[in-house]
Amino acid sequence: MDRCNATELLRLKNVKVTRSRIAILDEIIASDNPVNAIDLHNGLSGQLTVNLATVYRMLKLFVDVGILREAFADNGTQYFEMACVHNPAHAHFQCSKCKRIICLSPLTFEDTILFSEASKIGEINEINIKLKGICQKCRSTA
Amino acid sequence: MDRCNATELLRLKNVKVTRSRIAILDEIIASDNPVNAIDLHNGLSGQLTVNLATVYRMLKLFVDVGILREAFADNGTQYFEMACVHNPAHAHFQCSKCKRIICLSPLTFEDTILFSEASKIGEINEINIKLKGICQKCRSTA
DNA sequence: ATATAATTGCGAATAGTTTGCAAGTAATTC
DNA sequence: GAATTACTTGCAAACTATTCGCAATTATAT
Ligand SMILES: [Mn+2]
Ligand SMILES: [Mn+2]
Ligand SMILES: [Zn+2]
Ligand SMILES: [Zn+2]
Repeated sequence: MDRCNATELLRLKNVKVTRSRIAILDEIIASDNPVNAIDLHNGLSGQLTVNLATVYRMLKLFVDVGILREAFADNGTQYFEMACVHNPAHAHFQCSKCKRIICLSPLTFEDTILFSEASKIGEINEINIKLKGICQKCRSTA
Repeated sequence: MDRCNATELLRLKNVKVTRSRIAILDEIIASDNPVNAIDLHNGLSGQLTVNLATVYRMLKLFVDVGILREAFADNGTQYFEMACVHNPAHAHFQCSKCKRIICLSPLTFEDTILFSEASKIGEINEINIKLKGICQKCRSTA
C-alpha cells in the first residue's frame, strides 16, 4: 500500500513545512483508520510534543488545502483521513457494540447512481457515508 | 404528506406520555427537516417550556425506542428526524455556503447495492449518507 | 544574517451534551 | 377519586470537543 510523503505533500500544498506538522501528518499517513485530534495528540512518539489546540488548527488547515477529508463524526468527535490518490472516497462501517471502524472499498461508478438526484440539487464535492451495525466478531461473541 | 400522532406513537413505544414529550415530539413531526436539541428548545410555542437537558434526554430516549434516527452531524451538532413509516431512510444534501439541508428521496433497492460489501462485514441497521456541495441558489448568486 | 509573515503554546472561552439530585407528575391500584 | 409508585423534569454543575487571543517562536525569503 503506497503512501504519501508528509514533507512533499505540505510543500505541494503551499503550506509551511514545520516539525510539528510533519509529525502529525506522519501519524495520519501511517494510520489505516480515520483519526481524531486527541488520538493524534496522544499518539506523538518520542520527544516532540504538539499542543492540542495546534493539532486542531492543523486538522482544519489540512482539510482546507485538501490534504485531509472529514471521514465521519462519532458522538461529537470528528474523524479525519487522507484525501490523497492513495485513499479514494469510500464508506465507513462502525460496529455499535465494539465501536470499531472499518473502511470499505472505494466507491465505484455504479455507486454514484445514488447521487444522481443530489447532483440535480447542486454540485457535490463531499460524500459522507457511514453504516452502523454489528460486526461479525461481536455477533459471534453474542 | 401523512404524519404520525405524537401521543399514539409514545404509547405504542411504551414510554410515558407527558405534556413535554408531546410538545417536543410534535415539533419534530411537524418539521420537514432534521432538527437539533437547541432549535427544539427554542421552538416551543406558547406557554409550555421544556428544559434543554430534558430535550436532550428525550432525543436519546426517542432514538433508543426507535421513534427517531440520527440524521447527521454538523459541526458537532446532532440532527434528528422521524424514523417512522412516513419517512423512509434517505440521504441528505448540505450546501456548504448557505448551510441549508435538503432531504433526498428515499433510498431505492438499487442504492443498496452500495451496501453489499458492508453486509459481509456485519449486519447493517443504520445508514447515514451526507452529501455536501453548493446548492443551485448559491451557485447562481455567485 | 535579517526581516517578515506564519506558526505555536498557553490559558481561557465556547458550544454541545450529560449528570446528580430533589421536586413534580403519569400511570396503577385500591 | 385519592394514595402509591416509578418515572420524568428542572436546575445547576460537570464534561467533552473545539476555538480563540495573544505573546513568543520559527520557517522562509531577501
Ligand atoms: Mn476510511
Ligand atoms: Mn431527512
Ligand atoms: Zn464489533
Ligand atoms: Zn446554498
